[in-house]
Amino acid sequence: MARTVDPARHEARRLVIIDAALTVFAERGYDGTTTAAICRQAGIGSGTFFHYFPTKLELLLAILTLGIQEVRHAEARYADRTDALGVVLDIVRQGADDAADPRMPGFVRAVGGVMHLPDVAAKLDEDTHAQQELIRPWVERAQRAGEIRTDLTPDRITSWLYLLTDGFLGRVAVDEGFTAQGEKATLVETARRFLAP
Amino acid sequence: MARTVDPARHEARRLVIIDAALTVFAERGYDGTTTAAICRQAGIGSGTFFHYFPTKLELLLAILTLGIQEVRHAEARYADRTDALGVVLDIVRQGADDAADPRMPGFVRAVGGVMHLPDVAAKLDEDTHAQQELIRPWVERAQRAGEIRTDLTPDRITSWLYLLTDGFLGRVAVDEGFTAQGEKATLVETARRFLAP
DNA sequence: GCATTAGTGGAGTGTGCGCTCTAATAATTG
DNA sequence: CAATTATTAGAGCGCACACTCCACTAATGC
Repeated sequence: MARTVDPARHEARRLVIIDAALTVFAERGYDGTTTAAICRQAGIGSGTFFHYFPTKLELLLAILTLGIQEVRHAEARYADRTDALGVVLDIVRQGADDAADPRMPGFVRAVGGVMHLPDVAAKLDEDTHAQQELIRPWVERAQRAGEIRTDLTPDRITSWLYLLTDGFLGRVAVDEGFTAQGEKATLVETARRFLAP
Repeated sequence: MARTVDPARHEARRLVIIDAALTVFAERGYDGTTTAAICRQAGIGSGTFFHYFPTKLELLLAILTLGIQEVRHAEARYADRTDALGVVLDIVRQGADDAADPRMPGFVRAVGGVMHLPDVAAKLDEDTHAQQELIRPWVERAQRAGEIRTDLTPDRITSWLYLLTDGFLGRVAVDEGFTAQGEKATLVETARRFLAP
């Protein structure tokens, strides 16, 4: 009997579909995207599509899951740092870099548009949590070191930093003259002003 | 022959439908909202619905148009002020107040989810324009008065102020512990820090 | 009163799309 | 080679839902 031919090939195919979906979702929104369009973009038939993902929604969730994993991997990147404020600002900088992928803003809007689906809401919650776990310890450390203001709790500061990066993302999505690379420096400077004691 | 019975009644009915739609859109997203659900919420039949609005999309656009008109009316409110920075911060404050309507964040996400429709994109452009025309003159005045920083152009400062209010709105939508009223003061304070020379 | 038309409801229709089903092919094992 | 199963494509099904249609009522003008 023949079993899984090549797990790597399977995974690669999965990623091709995910990448295609990311593109189309960003362009047309979630409901505006037909599974047929994803198949066309990925160069596959609908049979193949549903062989890899049971539903269109599961595909969206798979994309979100991938994002969460990326955030979790990022933790290791800062493990040996000692300059807490520097790490916080680097994470903010990373947010600006993420916004540079031209598909990102559209995709974020697309996800927002179906946030009322419980599964999507849950995944986004998980994402928020992962991001908070990434940044909060560094905020606390920076506070103890006296590098940043202490009149707000670490949780609120974290929320406000996400407010900045999320707003940044949204602005890039909407505003012609507002580019991720061009405004990155201002983002970091604004975060610095916000954090100042 | 009998002509329009009561224009006011007609307009009122229209507003009832608009209000119902705002509620349902915010809860379920645009595509997740059926015209039947709007009718149920508004207490009307589908015949009545399509008597007032030719399509579901036109209804959404009507809501956006209403918002634009509100922004335009706001201009008069500040006409006789002389403290430019104060006006700018008041406009920011107004943004926080708008976010206090519990339906607002959901509605904004819903609109974002269908931003790929050309008509929606056009209306949002118009909205952005209206808001810029509201705030930009005051930013310029504040710069000339030396009340705020001058290292960024008025356009960029305006964009960044919207980044703050939009991000604020998004945060209220997502974050349990982040309430419009509770964080309003921090929003104004953050705007002040951003604007400081 | 009659004529006319705005306003209203709801049954029904047509379409678009997510997903299923079938059938064929490729890959693997023994 | 045969046997088995993963993989692929695409035709088509069923359903949900935006919108149409028709019948009726209410209001107004004459």
